[in-house]
Amino acid sequence: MPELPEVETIKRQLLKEVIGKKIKEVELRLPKLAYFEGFKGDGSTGSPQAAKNFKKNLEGAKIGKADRAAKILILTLSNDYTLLVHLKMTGQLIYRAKNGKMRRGGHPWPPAAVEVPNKWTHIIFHFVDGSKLYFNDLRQFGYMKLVKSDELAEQKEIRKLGIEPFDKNFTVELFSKMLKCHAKAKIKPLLMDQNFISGIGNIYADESLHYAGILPTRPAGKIKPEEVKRLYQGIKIILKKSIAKGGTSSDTYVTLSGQKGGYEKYLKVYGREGKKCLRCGGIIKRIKLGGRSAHFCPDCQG
DNA sequence: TATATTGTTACACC
DNA sequence: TGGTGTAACAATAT
Repeated sequence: MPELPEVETIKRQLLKEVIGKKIKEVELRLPKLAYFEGFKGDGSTGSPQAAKNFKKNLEGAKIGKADRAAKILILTLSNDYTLLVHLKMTGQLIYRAKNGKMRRGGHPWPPAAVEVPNKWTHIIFHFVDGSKLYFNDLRQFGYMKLVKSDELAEQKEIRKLGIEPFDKNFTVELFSKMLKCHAKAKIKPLLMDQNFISGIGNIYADESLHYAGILPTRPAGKIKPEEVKRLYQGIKIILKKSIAKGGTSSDTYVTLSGQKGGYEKYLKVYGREGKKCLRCGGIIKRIKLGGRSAHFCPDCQG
């Protein structure tokens, strides 16, 4: 489930391969994952017209630059359009150069050994030089959305996003104010709220709170200044370290033997229910919070 | 069969 | 009214 570090890794390691390439053909195997200007529910997907527009405006265009906003990848095209890609939980992007070299980012299933395209390959970009970009998604939650470049900022999935953790304006003072604005909200669901801060999902919310020694259920307004500072530092340190390791759940590889995202072995609480806390030896617990599972150590998080 | 997962939306509550 | 919480939904492998 790609979060900020995984999406950033994909942007840096995978999308750099397609920059400057010209799209020859777009193969839409599952048209409902392709949006053209509107959003789900307003008839912009699934209609023959949306699919036609999606294809028409991509084919012949060159890929310009690659950006990221929260967990969304943004590809600026040489024409007036911009492509948004959200991998949600199980999306993958796979690039295959014409010499067969591959790069893959996103959910680790299906594993590297499975040939592409396969039954989970829903959209294929064929480039003029013979290389290809595959969009795979097991659960079909992800999407690709083509919008007018000058309307990018107005898109609802971009417009409401909270501040990026690495934005220079995101200071501990601002973070403290933000928490006070939502004094009664439980800290973990708040951290995961994309309209509060961009890019933090379940893994990094759990890890950041463990780093700071704060229980996921604590009301945001009851967190003491020194804890706010630790949490602020924890978010940045953990995200940065994960980016440096190539993300947690994304397996990005160059060869078929491949390597997993390197952050997995640094996880302190996520997915470690019943195991010993690596800091104090307590037993990691898992509870349901806001419809998601929260992992924490009851002994050293208070 | 129940579960896991994200982001959005709908709706209840105070 | 708006902050908060809960549930449903999309889909499918385990």
